[in-house]
Amino acid sequence: MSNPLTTKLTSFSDLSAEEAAALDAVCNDTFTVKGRDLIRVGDRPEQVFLVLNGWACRYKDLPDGKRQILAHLIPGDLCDPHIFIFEQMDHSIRAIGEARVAAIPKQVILDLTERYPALARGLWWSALVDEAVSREWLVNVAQRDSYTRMAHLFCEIWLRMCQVKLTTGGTFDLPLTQEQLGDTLGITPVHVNRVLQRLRAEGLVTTRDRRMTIHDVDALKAAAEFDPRYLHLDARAAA
Amino acid sequence: MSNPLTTKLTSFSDLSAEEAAALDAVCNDTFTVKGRDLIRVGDRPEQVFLVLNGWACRYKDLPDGKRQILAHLIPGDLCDPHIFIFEQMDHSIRAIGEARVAAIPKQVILDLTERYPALARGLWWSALVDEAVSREWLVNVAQRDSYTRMAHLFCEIWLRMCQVKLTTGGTFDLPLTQEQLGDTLGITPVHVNRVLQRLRAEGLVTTRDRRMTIHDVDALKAAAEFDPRYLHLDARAAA
DNA sequence: CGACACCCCCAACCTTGGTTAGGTTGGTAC
DNA sequence: GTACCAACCTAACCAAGGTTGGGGGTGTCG
Repeated sequence: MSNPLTTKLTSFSDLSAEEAAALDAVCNDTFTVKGRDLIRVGDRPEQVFLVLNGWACRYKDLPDGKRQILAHLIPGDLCDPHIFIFEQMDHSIRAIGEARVAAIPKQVILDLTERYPALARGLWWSALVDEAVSREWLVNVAQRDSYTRMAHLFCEIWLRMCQVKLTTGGTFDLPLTQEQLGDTLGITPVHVNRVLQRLRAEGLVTTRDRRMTIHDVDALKAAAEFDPRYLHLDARAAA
Repeated sequence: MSNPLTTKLTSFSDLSAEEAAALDAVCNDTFTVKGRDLIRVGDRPEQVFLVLNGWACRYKDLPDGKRQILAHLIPGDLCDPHIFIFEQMDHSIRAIGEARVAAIPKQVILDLTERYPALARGLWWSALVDEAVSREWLVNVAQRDSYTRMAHLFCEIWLRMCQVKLTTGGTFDLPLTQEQLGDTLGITPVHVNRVLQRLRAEGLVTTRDRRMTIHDVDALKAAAEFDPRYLHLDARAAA
């Protein structure tokens, strides 16, 4: 089984066989979770989690019961190597549906990045992309209406899934419920349903069995006012 | 003139006289800007800017003319030391009103952090807090109504200004126009005005001459459902 | 087998905040 | 002084999205 993190980093720069092997070796301690918290607010984790299969998300709960999803973690995503400085987490991380996850001790990450500068650089790049995505989410929620907003999210997920080679045709896993979509976009589940109906009626997407198909990526991008530069996918080309 | 970055880092951990001096020495190349871009989308900056006086902001412009402010940079804030990996900026940074800024070459930062691990750690912490703030902004915009949202922003600014010792009584500089407040919170200037009227009518804040006074911090926090943990101000206490 | 959960779907109504179109004030340039 | 501009303020109207309260299908556990 190939490591999705290796796949992702390769889209940034080539890895030597040794580096790829080192990344694989690090994932020997894996386990499966289903819709449970991996890390909770207030924890001080001593390890880093890498998503191998399925999805997870960062989220915050509010006192009145509302919830905001801060990021989706798809295969190849690391929940982050830099947390060690804080006394405690200010948000939680939980699996969405069933997910296979590797737990990597803090020290292993430190050794790895010290020994392989190319890996260190790749992880840096990946962390910076995560930040850029988070900035774009703020723009998305603050400035775009719910239709454009949802289309934008789907474009982003599409490209990120492409990056780890988890699309076939226009189809990919999308294990989110409509409620979780709402918690991502800052709208109610009822309204998620309305908007999804419209995207389907316009022939842009279909959903079925927790999988989504995008029928015309360019049309969806146009509906989303989508500009992919923030994903910094072109690192290779430009370098 | 004392360096606001030193003040900020001291709230995280003590700095030796030598470290503080090294930080000061780095700020010899300073200049003043007024409402102009420091960094534009597409740039690849070779230096880092440190705000000494006044404010700046990160922002993104949208094709339809909308603008979203992604972060406020107040004195002591660095616009970030990690940008070197990307080919180009995905957002812009501009001064708000008149600001005094130091330009620090990439290499100087690298030398500094290599030589003084305590500084490296402090800058790390500061960058992580910036990320945490950005996450909270997402929650704020996505989940809270405009009244709570604005109150929340003011609480945050208040605490951050306290951290760099730029408050006197309940008063501090707030050089934002109502339009810029709107671009921060994702609401129109008209609605900013409405909400501000209400906050004033309730005796929570007053504004005058680009300065804001908070009359009852606890009451404002209550109105904002404000939980300061995400600012990680307690690093010293807990460590 | 029924009971229960969970998720998707739908319609009627209401509220928050957007839109449009002004008016006022204070600073600065001529 | 007057002209101009930026920022602030206000009111009337409107629309996107929230709220409430449903209905229906499917999987699973006792």
